Parts: sequence; structure tokens; C-alpha cells
Amino acid sequence: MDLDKMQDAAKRASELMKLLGHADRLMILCELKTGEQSVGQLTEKIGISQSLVSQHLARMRYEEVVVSRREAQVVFYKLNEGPVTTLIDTMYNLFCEV
Amino acid sequence: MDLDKMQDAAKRASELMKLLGHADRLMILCELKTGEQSVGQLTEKIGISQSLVSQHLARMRYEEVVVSRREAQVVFYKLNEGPVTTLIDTMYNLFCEV
DNA sequence: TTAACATATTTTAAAATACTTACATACAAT
DNA sequence: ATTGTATGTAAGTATTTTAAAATATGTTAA
Repeated sequence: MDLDKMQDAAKRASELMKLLGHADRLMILCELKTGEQSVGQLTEKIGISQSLVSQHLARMRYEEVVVSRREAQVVFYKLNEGPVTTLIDTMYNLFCEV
Repeated sequence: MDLDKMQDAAKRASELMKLLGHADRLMILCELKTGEQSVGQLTEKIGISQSLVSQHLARMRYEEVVVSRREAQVVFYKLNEGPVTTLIDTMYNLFCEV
């Protein structure tokens, strides 16, 4: 693998890492591991403002780490299958088990 | 697992993610996967200033992600076994293979 | 239509991080 | 001793990220 490809991969990987480099976002993702949840539920469980939860979700939606679905007033979020799910699982094993 | 422990784990995990959330640092770590290397070698291969390499290494040293050893003028760095090595491997599979 | 609720977006100030430059230290060789 | 080479550290500036507040949108129910 040559330097250019390497740097490209590093760039993409680091973007994802930045996304995971925030305790609240990790909390949200961990919650979503147990299945789909509404913004309200997440806000309640994690204990930060609705606005912040929404901002975090917007960013993760943009990076396609989560997907949303509306049902009447409430919006449900869930994990999008992909590299993130693998990483979340790895991290869960490293930091939440043992 | 209760909220407090969860948040504590999220905090620690996010610190590590922040560390990995930088393309140059990922490059350094990937290089070190192949074994011990000097600051000079890393600087050469990655193509950023020596000062920056040194600053990145200092931070990773502080977080015990790498360890160093001096031999005359040159300082060699290598990966420190731990959660990082697992993550690096996971990321390598996700972004550098395929 | 209006009120009430759930969520999203925008704006802004503060905090954190990164980059550059310059200088300092450590060791080797002359 | 002095010079050269490798690395580290510090200071200043630039850039990015975060958090909070205010406001907007979409939806239901009265």
C-alpha cells in the first residue's frame, strides 16, 4: 500500500474517530446498540439538552453512522450497519466489559 | 451497567478516540505496526515536520499508547500493548484492507 | 385556527486543538 | 571546546469543535 492510499485511508478513518471522540456521542451510540430510540428517550437517558442531542445526531446522520425515521411527532434513530458498528462493538468490549 | 459507570467508560474511550482522530497520528501508529522506528524515520515516511511528529509522539507517549527508548542521539518508538493495538488492528482491517 | 409538543437548525462565544517558528537539550565526532 | 545531528519543548497564532440560547419546523389535538 503506497503513501497516498495510506493517507487517504488515514483521513477517512480519522474522520470516523473524531466522530467517536466525544463522550456524549459514544453514549448515544451505546444506547442505540440496544435498538431504535427516540430523541426524547436519548435526551432523557443521557442527561444533556435536547438541542445538544439533536446536534450530535445531525452530525452522525450526516456521516451516515445513524439513520432516522419519523413517526408522528417523534423521530427514531438507529445505528446504520457499517464500519462504526464493528468499532462500537470493539470499544464496548474494551471499555465496558471486564 | 449504570449511567455513572457508563459515562466514565465513555469518557475514557472518547479520550482514546480523540487521540486516534488525527490522520497523522494514525499514520504514525500504522507505521509502528511494522515495528520500532526512530523519529527521523517516521518524519521521513509521513512527510510532516519533525516538530509535529515529535509533538504527536509526546502526546501518545503521555497517554501510554507508545513507548520510547533512546540509543545515542536517536529515539525509537514502538506501540505499547493495550486497547490501542486492538483498535488499530480493527481499523486497519476496516480501512486498509479490502 | 390555535395551542402544545417533539425535534431541528442557526448563531455565537468560549474552549480545545493544531500548526509554525524559534529555541533548547542531548549526544557524537572532530 | 566546538560543531553537527537528532529530538524535544514553548510561545504565538490559526483553526476547529463545543455548548448554549434563541428560533424554526413539523405534527397532533382541541
